[in-house]
Amino acid sequence: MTKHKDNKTEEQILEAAQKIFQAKGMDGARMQEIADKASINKAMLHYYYRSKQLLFEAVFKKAFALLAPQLNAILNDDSSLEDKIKNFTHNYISFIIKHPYLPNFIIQELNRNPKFIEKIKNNVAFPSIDKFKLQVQKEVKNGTIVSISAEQLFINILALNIFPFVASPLIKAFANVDDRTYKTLLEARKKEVSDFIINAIKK
Amino acid sequence: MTKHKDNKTEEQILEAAQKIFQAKGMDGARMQEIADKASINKAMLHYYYRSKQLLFEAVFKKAFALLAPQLNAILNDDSSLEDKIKNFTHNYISFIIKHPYLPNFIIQELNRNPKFIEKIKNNVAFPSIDKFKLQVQKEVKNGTIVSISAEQLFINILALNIFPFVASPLIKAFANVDDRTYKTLLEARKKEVSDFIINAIKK
DNA sequence: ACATTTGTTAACCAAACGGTTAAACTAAAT
DNA sequence: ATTTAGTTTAACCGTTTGGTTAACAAATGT
Repeated sequence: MTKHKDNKTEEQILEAAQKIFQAKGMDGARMQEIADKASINKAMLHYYYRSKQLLFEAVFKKAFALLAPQLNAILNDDSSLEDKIKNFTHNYISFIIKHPYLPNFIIQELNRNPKFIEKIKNNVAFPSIDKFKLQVQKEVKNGTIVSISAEQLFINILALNIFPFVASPLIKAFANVDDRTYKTLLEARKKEVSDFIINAIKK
Repeated sequence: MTKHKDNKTEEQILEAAQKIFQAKGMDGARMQEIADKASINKAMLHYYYRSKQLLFEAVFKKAFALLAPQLNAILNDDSSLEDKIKNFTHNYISFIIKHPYLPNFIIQELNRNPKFIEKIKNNVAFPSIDKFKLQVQKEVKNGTIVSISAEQLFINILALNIFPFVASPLIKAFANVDDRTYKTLLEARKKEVSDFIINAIKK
């Protein structure tokens, strides 16, 4: 990607930056802390990524490129709506359990700078809702599901899948569950959520 | 609350701090910026609130105290489950449309410092899930709703109501809707969400 | 009227910050 | 062996940051 021949250090930096940025956000992260975590001199961060902003953007793009294809599964897959919902919720929740910081990081930083999404659109494969829309409209017309707009259904699917990871401290406090119990709850959601959605839209 | 007699300045500071903290978070906010927005000298911030941390905590507690009673409506109200869900989604979405920064701010900062919730529990009236749990269990036993745990239902209700406000930049991008259309979608959710939930749990 | 407390200001401070520099090191190319 | 280009380091720099200070103004109490 750049003029550099040996990208070992470059990758070390990106990995460390990922951890720090995802834990503390752009504003809370410190270049020195990233350098420490990568076990290299702070000047190297600037040597490879020029500025904090550019390093951050590299991390963000990588994270987004990991998340976007997941959403593509619900928007552009060829299977039936019911199968889609089942597969998506199961796969997505499994995926996020492995990357629990990801959705919160992306949502947080997009809220901090909403214009940032434009920059991403040009760099990362960006799914469109069009195909999903046709599918939902068809099923509504056929009478196999209740009347609902594709956008609302899409929001509901995302909400039920993502929110428990984004708001975990809040939910833990209100639902009065400890970390271990919460993990069990999340595991159960792989099935619970698809049942819930399918029940909600089935006639 | 404190030794200060004239609380006009104190309130001006809190209002300004609220706006800045909710827009930029603890790490992104600058004391000088808060002072500017409050049209007062920066030293006054420290005179009234001693430190950035304490000013932030005052803002956070105030925000949390605004949100908590809303959740209390679903956890401790006496009405039937169906009425509760209808009323809550309608009232909650109306409430958040007026305070769109609130849920994101609270979720954000709780993720930044999860231990913070303990401090809050001692200061703000904190609803418990117990009553709601009994109600759900009873309705499951009676066969009026499908088998679902109170915790999962609670998470689902929160997710469907709150997520669209927290993740709006992400949803707008993927669902390909502009700001005005999104507002319309949110308005429609006052009814859409309760229909969706009730459909999902009805037998 | 005067003294004391409370409120406000501009100037200041040390620490932390992102970023730069210049010199040293490494290793392949000539 | 010497040049050359890429890599790494410690020391440094200007700015910004949260926070302090000391002098001053406005109330308040006696």
